Amino acid sequence: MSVGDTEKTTAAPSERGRLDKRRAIVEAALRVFARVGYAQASLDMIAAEAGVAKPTIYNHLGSKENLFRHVMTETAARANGKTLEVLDSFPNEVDRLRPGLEEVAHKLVACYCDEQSQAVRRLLYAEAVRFPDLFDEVRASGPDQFIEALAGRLARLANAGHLRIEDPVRAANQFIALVYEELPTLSTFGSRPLDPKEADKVAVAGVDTFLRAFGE
Amino acid sequence: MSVGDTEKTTAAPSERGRLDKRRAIVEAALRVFARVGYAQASLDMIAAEAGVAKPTIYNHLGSKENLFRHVMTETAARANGKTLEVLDSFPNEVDRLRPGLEEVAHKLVACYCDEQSQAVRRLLYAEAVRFPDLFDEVRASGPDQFIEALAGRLARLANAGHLRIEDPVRAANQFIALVYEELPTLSTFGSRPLDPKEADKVAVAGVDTFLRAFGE
DNA sequence: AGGATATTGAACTCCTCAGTTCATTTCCAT
DNA sequence: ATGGAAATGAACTGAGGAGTTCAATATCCT
Repeated sequence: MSVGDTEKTTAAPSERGRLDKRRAIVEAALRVFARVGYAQASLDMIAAEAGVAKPTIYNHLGSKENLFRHVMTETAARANGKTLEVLDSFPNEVDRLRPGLEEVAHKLVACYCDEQSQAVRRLLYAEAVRFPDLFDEVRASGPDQFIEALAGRLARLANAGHLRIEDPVRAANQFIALVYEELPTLSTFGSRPLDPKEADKVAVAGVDTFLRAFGE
Repeated sequence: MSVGDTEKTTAAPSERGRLDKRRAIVEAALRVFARVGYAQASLDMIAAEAGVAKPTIYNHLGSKENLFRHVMTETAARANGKTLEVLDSFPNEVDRLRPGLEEVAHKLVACYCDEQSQAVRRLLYAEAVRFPDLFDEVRASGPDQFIEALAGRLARLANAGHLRIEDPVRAANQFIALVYEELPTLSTFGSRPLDPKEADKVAVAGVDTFLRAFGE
């Protein structure tokens, strides 16, 4: 949908909202949730961070659980959208294959390391026990779609004889596994800021290995 | 024959003695933490699950936080040890290279999918904000050591001319990235049981891609 | 058996926090 | 300026849970 525009996002039952308090609340909530986690975040904290009174939160978003759901789905949708957009620069020309893939890898790493993206991912994993449906929803609308789209791009290149790929979906998964490499599993998982320069080196090496396996 | 032959807990017989209560507590705590998460787990739950009175937990382990730390470090040490042992079956003979790597991959996937291993990993990520030191400790004693050991094995093979590897540590990271593939990042992260058969197929494909890139 | 030690259950204290209420104040449109 | 919707702050309720106390009881060792 529209990105970065003055919108209410969901069809709020009542347009009662002086200024964009609602947006301030959601943004502040994301920061607080990211900082201390769901259970440790109190509505007083969030109200203070948003510069808003506690009842205002309830006026707009009903409950802590509802607030969390909105924060997660809205932030995830934005992050997923940006990640999907990366594929717009996917290389179609064979002579630009390696630099093109490297550019894609670079952008993907940037999306991955984005502060909000990391925050929402960490919270999603952390609260997967409490909100399993949220996890599924975000995954279906994000990574699953992305893998499909990437597989399509790879298949086109393979079909044109530029890559040796039998199973495009598997190759797509392996591509992102190589590019992200140990970012998700072995890193501090967003609790510590990632060094984008280091991550970029890993990504370029991942593209190299991918091309060694599937290239030409 | 005391009154109330049907005791409260199903598994634990009324071993009123000071048997290995401590072990029972730690094991029960892992189950409860894994089931509902740290914040949602109450000491009453854990006491009931362990078939033990609440003060007994405090006698042995002091506080909820301390209990969690013990559960995590003990369980992680066990899981990490098993994972390291996998490298004992790492192939040295070149004629058994592919099946040897596949066997290693298979065992690694099995370690990864182990119930306790998944539980401790999920909890570690979930509570990384509250217990960052725990995260670092387990990582240093587990994955970091494992990558180093695997890199050494790969370097030996490369040195003998059986693999074309420039950076063994990077190759090691890419090996496990390919073998685990989307298990960690895109899966439900242990909130849902993983199908080992499906995971095995992914692992074999990962070995295949690894050998396409580095083989001969 | 008998003393030392561990365990138990139950009640209790103290604290945090979600969610609510309400009287008061601020903001905007007309 | 004024009426009305929205926002505020402060106080309150109620639930849930950590951690403690203690007298009664069970187990172990000798």
